[in-house]
Amino acid sequence: MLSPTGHPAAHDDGCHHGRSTGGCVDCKVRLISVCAALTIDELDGLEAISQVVELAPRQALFAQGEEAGAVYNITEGTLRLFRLLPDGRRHVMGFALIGDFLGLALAERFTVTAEALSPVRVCRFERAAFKALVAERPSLLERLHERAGCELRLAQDQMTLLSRRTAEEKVAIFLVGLRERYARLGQASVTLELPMGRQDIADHLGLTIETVSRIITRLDRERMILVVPGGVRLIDPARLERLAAS
Amino acid sequence: MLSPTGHPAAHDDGCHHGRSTGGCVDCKVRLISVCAALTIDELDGLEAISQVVELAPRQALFAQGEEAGAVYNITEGTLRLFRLLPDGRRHVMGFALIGDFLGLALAERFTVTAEALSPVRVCRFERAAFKALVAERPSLLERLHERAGCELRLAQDQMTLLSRRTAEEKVAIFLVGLRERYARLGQASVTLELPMGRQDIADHLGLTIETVSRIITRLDRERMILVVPGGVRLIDPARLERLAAS
DNA sequence: CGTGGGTTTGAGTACTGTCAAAGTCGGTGG
DNA sequence: CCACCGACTTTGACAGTACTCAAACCCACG
Repeated sequence: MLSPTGHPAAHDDGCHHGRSTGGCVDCKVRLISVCAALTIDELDGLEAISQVVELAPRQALFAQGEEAGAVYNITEGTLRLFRLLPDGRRHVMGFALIGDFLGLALAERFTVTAEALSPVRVCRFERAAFKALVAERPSLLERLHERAGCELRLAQDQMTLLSRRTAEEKVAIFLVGLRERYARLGQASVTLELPMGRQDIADHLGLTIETVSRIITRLDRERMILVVPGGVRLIDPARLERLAAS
Repeated sequence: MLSPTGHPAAHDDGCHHGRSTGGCVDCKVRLISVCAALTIDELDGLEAISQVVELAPRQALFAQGEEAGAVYNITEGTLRLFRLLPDGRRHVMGFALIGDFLGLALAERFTVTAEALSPVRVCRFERAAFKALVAERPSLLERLHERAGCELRLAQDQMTLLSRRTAEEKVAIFLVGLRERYARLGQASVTLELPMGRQDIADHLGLTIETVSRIITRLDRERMILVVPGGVRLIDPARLERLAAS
């Protein structure tokens, strides 16, 4: 899905006012995203400045340090958000799922790189236009701020996770947390898709890939999870949660 | 400075409109806090709903899980913000300095406990009244959101810090970071006050008190810092920064 | 001068990292 | 259809950093 320029492919969806399908109103993430703050009328304004962008796996949506020319709402797929440290180490700040909003802070520059892990589709909003829209719609800003509060909380939870927990606890918390996020999206299931690789998980939890692999193997041997292609099946969620809570 | 009830002492400062000193206009943190977003007139509205609260060291301003009845702006002193984990471990999320705003997210409940490390003075704003004020002043909400963006960034930096860095790097980053925060407040100095104890630093960095103590001793022996009562003197900031950057 | 909280130092242990090699899986091309 | 290749993952042996437990130390305070 690479565009000829090598940049993410952007499609102006064209039918802004004569739309029947594909518009914001029909958007499947509308009610779980910041857009839920808007009235049907306001969605028109949003749609007028939106573009659909598609990314193939491993393609970057934006990069750390780059000027933030736009904000994004994910409508399909999963991305990894990471920073590169001066010494070459990589820190995966988190994973962005369907419904997540990227660029909440409306800051000048991106502090992370966002890279697709699976085929991704996002709604792109040009930053200046989006800010203008926000300026005249306090309810949207409120909603953004509310979301930012959630983000902050997530970040703090992650800090707590990284601080003084054993490798086993970290992995358990990661799995349970991911399941909860999927559940909130209405995608509850015993089988947990893991679109990210072991190295991504390791860089997210502050562990090495070997340790992550060993722990996952151990959880499998102890019958808490079952490793399946592309993810894990949670065999004994209760025990996993007990591990995570300790 | 304990009130007879055992609760933080609150003084309605009384002279809302006939004020000459002590009002928001003269507030020494006005320009470094969210209040900088307000016009002189708007400060009147803010002042009308503000109370000064004073805390003695070790006294709590609010507690984790408690209903968030108010938001606060720190005008003096330092607090520690921490969470207690189910197993009794404590995670110090961070330290709030003069000018910091507590309750940015305007959430229903506090996610951390805030406890004074030194004599503290804060401006207390009843939450409902503050939200009402925010609702009619978009510039204030913008400012709050901007601050939230900073907070989020700080939290992410802390995540990066906690993830896969050696104990020595963690302590160096902590010291350098604290110095930068003081510097931004116009309190640059070679002597770094450390109102928090070793245990607080340990719980902040995800280390044990023994490790923190050993590292600080080592940095002292290697002539990067000099341990002094109540803090440290930075002897060789450049070398410390190199350690922190690695 | 004794007490208590906080800090420092010491000895031993264990968890997780490092280095190295083998294994798995999917895709490609002969 | 099968062999090969490469990326990723798993497993193993060993080492090192930070943790645990324990004791000494320091200083402010009564």
